[in-house]
Amino acid sequence: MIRITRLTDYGIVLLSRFAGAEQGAVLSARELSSETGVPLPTTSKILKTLTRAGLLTSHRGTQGGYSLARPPEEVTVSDVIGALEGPIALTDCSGEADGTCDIELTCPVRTNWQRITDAIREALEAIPLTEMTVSFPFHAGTDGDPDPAVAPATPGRPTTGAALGGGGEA
Amino acid sequence: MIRITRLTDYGIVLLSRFAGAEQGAVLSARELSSETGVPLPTTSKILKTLTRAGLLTSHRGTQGGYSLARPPEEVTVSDVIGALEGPIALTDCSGEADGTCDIELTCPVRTNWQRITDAIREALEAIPLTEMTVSFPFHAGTDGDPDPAVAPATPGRPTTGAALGGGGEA
DNA sequence: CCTATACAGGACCATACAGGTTCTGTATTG
DNA sequence: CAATACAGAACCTGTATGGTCCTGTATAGG
Repeated sequence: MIRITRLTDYGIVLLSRFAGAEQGAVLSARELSSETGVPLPTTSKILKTLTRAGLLTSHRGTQGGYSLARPPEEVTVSDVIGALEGPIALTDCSGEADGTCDIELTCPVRTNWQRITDAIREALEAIPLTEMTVSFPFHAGTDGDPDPAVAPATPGRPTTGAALGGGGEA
Repeated sequence: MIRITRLTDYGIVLLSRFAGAEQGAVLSARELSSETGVPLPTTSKILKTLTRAGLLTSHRGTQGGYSLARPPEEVTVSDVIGALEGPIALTDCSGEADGTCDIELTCPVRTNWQRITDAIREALEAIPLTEMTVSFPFHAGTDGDPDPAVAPATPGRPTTGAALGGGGEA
């Protein structure tokens, strides 16, 4: 339902941990797992994938672990999604693959999906990791108040919302 | 991978058929199926769901079929997605459901996902059915040229792209 | 030199869900 | 009364996400 996979979600959480630590810090899979609550094997899998994608650098041996390959400001949400689940495409036909869709020839809405997809892609590319790290105070989770933590938050950087919403707020 | 389901894709194609026909036209599942290439049972299933969601009105008996419940300008892409696959939510925690995510309490990026999701939601709400109907000329599909039909299109209404991209284009 | 640590890279399994079909029922037209 | 067409539910199946495990290999430290 227009959703990212949980692996990606976890991936961003893990990476934001690096963004929160000091520049160049080396964190092991074990540490990250216990700190975030993500199961160790899964954590390991995600970190390995991110390393292969060039977002992290690995260090073997005792005292080994992972460190960011680039400064956190240069890693975007789009990068993480791309690394963990391939290129962003809302529909089969909005990616680079042609001919995947049966009705491609008679489809009147194809081009529009591509435009929408491109727009979302660009928007996600505009959100760096540092932007996701901003910790708002949030309620205890007993689903008491739906909004309070969401809407009024926006301390000083509405960048994230602005990138997508534009003047919208419709 | 941030994608909508094929059912939703088909749903929009089917609905755009109504938008193309004259106001209040009654089209049967059989007609729509043969015109769009979407298998009949699937077409039927989608139309039934859309009817239940209040987007279409059904007419039984001989000469029966479906007609739009609202003028096409008032039906948005977001409506269709909502009808066919529930509320838009990139992550478990960006919807209304709380407690679905194991690491919710320690998750530093939750609020941000909600902002991003809201933004995408609003963007999709801004795209009416009539906007998707605009038929661009497109190539024959033998995956010869990847772009030509895509980029230069944009005849006179960049509304779709503008709604999301804002001033970005980053 | 030897051992423990920690990443590398697979293979592997299980559950869930999307995609699609079929069947029975009901209403409307002629 | 018969044919058409929607209503709705049950059902099947292929795929892929989410997650585990196992075998290597490199590094640090005793």
